[in-house]
Formats: sequence, C-alpha cells, structure tokens
Amino acid sequence: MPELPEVETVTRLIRPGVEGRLIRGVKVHWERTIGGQSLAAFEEAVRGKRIARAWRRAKYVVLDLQARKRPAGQLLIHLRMTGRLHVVDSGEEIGPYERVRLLLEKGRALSFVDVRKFGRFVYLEDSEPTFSRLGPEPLGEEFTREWLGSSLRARRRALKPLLLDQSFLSGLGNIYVDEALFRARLHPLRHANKLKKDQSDRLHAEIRAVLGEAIEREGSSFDAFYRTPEGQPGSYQHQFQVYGRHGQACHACGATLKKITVGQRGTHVCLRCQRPPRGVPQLL
DNA sequence: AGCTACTCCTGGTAGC
DNA sequence: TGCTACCAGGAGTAGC
Repeated sequence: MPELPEVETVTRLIRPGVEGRLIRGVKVHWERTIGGQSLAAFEEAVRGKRIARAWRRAKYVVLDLQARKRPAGQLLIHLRMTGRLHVVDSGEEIGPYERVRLLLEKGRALSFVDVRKFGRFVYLEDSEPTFSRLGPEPLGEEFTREWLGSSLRARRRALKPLLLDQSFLSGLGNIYVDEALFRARLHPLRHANKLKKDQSDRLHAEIRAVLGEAIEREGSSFDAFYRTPEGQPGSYQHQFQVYGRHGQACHACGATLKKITVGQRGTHVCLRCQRPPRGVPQLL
C-alpha cells in the first residue's frame, strides 16, 4: 500500500522519463480514475501540455504542467491501495489493469496500473487549496519535535487514527504508523495529549527514521502483485518489526506480537513493549 | 472534535 | 477440487 516512501520511490523512478516531455494524448480505460471533472474536460486540460517537473507532496505524485513555457496547472496522482506508475513504450500492452495512459513524446507513455481502481488522477489549475488541507511533511523542516509535541498536546485522539489523519501529518499510512509506534514504544490507543515530552520526542525521531530507512530501501512490496514490470520491488518489508508479524516473536522482547483493530484498521503491536493505556484491557 | 459505519474495488485466502 | 465469505485498506462522506 503506497505510503510516503513508496510514492517517493515511484516519483524518482518515473522522473527521468516524464520531465520535459509533452503529453500528446490521454487514454482512459476506467473513467472513474479521473476525479473532479469530466473525462472530456480532463483530456482537454492535459493534452498538449508539457510536464515541467515531477515531485511528491504527501502521498501524491505531482506533475507540474506547462503550456507555452508558462505554468498551466498540475496533475495530482494518488495511488491509493494498488496504483502503480511506469514509463513504458507507447505500443507496449500492459494488461487488463491499466486504467490511464498518458502518451508522451518519443514513443513513450506513462502507464497507470491499478487493480482495485481506488487510485485517482486529478487535474487542478491550482493545487494550493488541496495541499493547504494537508499536515506537514514528516521529513520536512516544519516537522520538528516542538511542533509534534505541541500539536499532540492539542489533540485528544488516540495516536494511531491521529497519525493516519492526513490533515494532521501527511504521508503516513497503516504500515509506517504501526512501525513508528512500535519503535517509539507507544501503544496505538494512547491519547495524544497524554504523552510526556520524551515520548513525543521519541515518536518524532522514529517517524523520521522509519520513513528515511524505507526510502533508502525503495519502499516496501509484498508480492509480485505490487512490483513494477521493471522489477523494482523495494525491500523494506524485510525490516518490518510488527506489520504482518502477528503470531511471531517481538524482535525486542520475544513476546508474541498481536493484531488488534484500531479505528477499523488492522493494527500490529507488541503489548509488552507498547503498554496499553489505562482502561484498555490487555486482552488477546 | 472525534467516533463509527459505509463506500469504493478485486485478488487472495481461510474455511468448509 | 470447488465453492463462498471475508479480508486488505486510503480517503471521503454521513450521522451521531
């Protein structure tokens, strides 16, 4: 499930193939992948423009578009659960799960493959309103220990749903939240405003560490399903301490890891390393 | 503010 | 072997 490290990796991979290229045409195989406007309006907005830059904000791949050398809107791509992007030859057949294809110059194309159809392409004249609703980048300058400490004190929510909330902090998803909370030795149901300073400092450090390490390893991928045709699997899944490891021994203390549900999300914890807050039965 | 429930999707798999 | 039922989950929305 693409989170910040996977989106960062994908962005880096496609960048050399798309930056500077003209979008000659658009093929949409699943119309609902296009969000916010009609298919016709989307095609009209995108065709004939040049991709000036490919970058990442939160879990969006952002393509800055130009027309006649001037900024001309942005294409935001969200991979959601199973979306993947690759640069391919324009004649290359990708199979039944390709949802969108941008035809580029020089016989190349940007192909969007998405089994579960949750991914979205949105063209925006101005992305500022969208991005201003997002919390800070966890690897950016704004995300300091002081910011996290004071922001947590202002919220009463449980840590996990708060960290998954993109308007609080952007880029984290289910996997890296579980990993960061484990590494910070904080139970997912701990209330944000109850953390002591050393705990919120630890959480800050571990969020950064886990994301940085995952980017170094080009993200996580589980099975062939999530890999790109170019064979870019990512290898961070081998570093998981808790995610998907329920029933196995905690690497830190040896206790059996558990899987619980927090906010309708599968949640992986070591109940010995991550002490539940008062009132939460230490069951299962 | 913040909770739950529901929606969108389909491949994989647990259970029988 | 083959069937069904359920699971995974990012984000948006509705209702309380």
